[in-house]
Amino acid sequence: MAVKTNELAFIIRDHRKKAGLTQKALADIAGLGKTVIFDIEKGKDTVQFSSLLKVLKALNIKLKIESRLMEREVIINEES
Amino acid sequence: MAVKTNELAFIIRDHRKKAGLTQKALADIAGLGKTVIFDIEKGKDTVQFSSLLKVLKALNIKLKIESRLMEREVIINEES
DNA sequence: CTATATTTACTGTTGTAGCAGTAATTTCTA
DNA sequence: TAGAAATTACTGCTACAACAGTAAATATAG
Repeated sequence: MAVKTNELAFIIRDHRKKAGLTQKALADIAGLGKTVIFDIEKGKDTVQFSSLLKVLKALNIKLKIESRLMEREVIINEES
Repeated sequence: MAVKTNELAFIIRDHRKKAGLTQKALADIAGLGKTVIFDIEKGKDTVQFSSLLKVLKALNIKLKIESRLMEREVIINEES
């Protein structure tokens, strides 16, 4: 089951709300079906990584990775 | 196509190498098929988010998100 | 309170991710 | 350099993510 996707789900929903978007509107912007937005906000972690990236991009949320082996954290979904 | 998955792919490969793991070994640890590791390292962004999370966890790589709407960045794949 | 918009939920269909198996190629090492 | 190990590549097959459509439930607004 989800690792901690619930929190990500909540954040995405929160960002969408604050952007004044409906699930359908966000889906359209991200170029996805409404079901995917619904699933993501429900915490489903079996969505495709690319779908998640599209949503994060549409909401201007940065995705970064960090580890002890790297000096600095790296942004995955660089701004377009 | 990929957003900037190439960099993520490289980092994952680098971490795997430094951990002294073969693709198959990492796949086993993550509970995935070898093909997925290969695909991820090839920069394929159509892998499932859950698969990516498993790999990141196996390599101790933290995934975080950040946005202007949040005070602090949030770690998605909290340590088990 | 009522009408409207939004979200949740459920469908069947379609495309494809994930898989093991295998083979070819490349890299490592002795 | 030769042999072994690892990686890349390709194959069907199977399971299920993604989808639109629809309907029900919930929330919002007038």
